[in-house]
Amino acid sequence: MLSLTEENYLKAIYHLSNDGTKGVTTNMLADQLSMRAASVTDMIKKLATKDVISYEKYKGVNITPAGKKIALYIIRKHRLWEVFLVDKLKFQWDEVHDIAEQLEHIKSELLIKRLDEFLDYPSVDPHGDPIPDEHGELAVAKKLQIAECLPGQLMQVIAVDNSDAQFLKHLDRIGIYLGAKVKVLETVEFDGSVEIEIDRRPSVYISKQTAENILVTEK
Amino acid sequence: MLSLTEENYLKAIYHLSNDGTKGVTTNMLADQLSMRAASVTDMIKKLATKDVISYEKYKGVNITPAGKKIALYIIRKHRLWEVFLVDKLKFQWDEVHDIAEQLEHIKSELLIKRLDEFLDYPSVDPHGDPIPDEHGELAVAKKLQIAECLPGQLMQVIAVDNSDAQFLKHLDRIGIYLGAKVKVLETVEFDGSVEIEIDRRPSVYISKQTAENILVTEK
DNA sequence: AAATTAATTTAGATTTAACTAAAAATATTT
DNA sequence: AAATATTTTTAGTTAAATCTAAATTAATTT
Repeated sequence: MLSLTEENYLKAIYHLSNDGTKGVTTNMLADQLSMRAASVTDMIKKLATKDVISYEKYKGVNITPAGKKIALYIIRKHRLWEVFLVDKLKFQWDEVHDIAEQLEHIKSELLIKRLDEFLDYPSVDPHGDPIPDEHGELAVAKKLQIAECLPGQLMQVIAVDNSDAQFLKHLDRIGIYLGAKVKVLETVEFDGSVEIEIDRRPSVYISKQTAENILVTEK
Repeated sequence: MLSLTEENYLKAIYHLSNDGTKGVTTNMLADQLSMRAASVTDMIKKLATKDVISYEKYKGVNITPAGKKIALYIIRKHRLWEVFLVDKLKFQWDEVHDIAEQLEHIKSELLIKRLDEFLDYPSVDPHGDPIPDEHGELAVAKKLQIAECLPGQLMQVIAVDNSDAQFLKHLDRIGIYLGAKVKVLETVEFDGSVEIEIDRRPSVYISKQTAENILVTEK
């Protein structure tokens, strides 16, 4: 059983690992947790003895499968509580983080099972981030091109399939960025262009070619 | 701002104070908290410097008005969470204590405001204990004689109005004690006697005189 | 490749909240 | 009221989680 502090370190390690980095450094963690490097060194030694991370002096840490499972359960709890706060208690999505940071450490498996049921098994939190399931599995978001979406669907931009500077500049101009919420309004039969609404602003048309190069996932 | 540990001490002091004791002793607290007396001495010194209790060596402690307000707010949070767990998450009333012990320490005034609203401003928790209001006021339970109750009401014994040994012995024999749950079934017109059910056991009749001397409150 | 800079670890200190053992104060019994 | 027992406090330790300062290792520059 991990202490609250250990849980927070593990969560930070998980998040940093997922940002592409393999081998999370002491300084990255110190930074993320607003703590001194020396304190981090102490704690990662402790976490390593608990087999939730692997650690080699001066080489940074990597999360183990056991550690990942624990981290994902904490994230599951965090995101379920965020859904509760927004859906049931009428908080704004940007007000809930600090409260969920506290609630995620409450210990009771039954509580989380019942909360999940009460919220009708949500698959994403209010920020659009996926909620790991009971077994610590993250549903892999199905990637779709905007061109493939059905009218009416609310999607979130997760990637682009083209790194051409002209293309990226175009996206920027129409207001599309990673994480933007896009509602598909209509597909034009004639030329395959698509009418979309970005972040609830007035709708715009994008060409078929553009719509094929923006990857989204169900929100 | 009190630490989680300090909050737990303060709550224990509040509860012990309310059991009639004025001057909560070190050993009572050690007992209640499953802690050694020496540890308690350390902590009460600390709480005294924070002006939430008053303390004189070897004389025990008393809660201050400031301390009482904080204790009541913790109790408010505890009881609101219990209502949430039972009413919304379908827990049994006897399963919720440990979880509420954790939830009561979550820090966010807005959260508790919203939770209160979501639960439709309950006045008692699932054990029938009153929930302090935002200002730390406990609704004073209205005392009634059993003789005055309407049939169907579920009440809880809070006092007796007679300290005659014979009377108390009679109460003991029929199974009435402070805290007992009493359901009033019927009042007999003829002689004013009352049929009641005590703690869900088979019903008994008590005389008008007995019914006038047992004070209960709405459960 | 030597020198310099940056990152990391070690060593030792601090704070919080616990503990044990011994001393001191208070309460109870004879 | 002395003796005994109980309660409470003091003194000194321990463990967790932090810190600073110094030492060590790794990375970068010249």
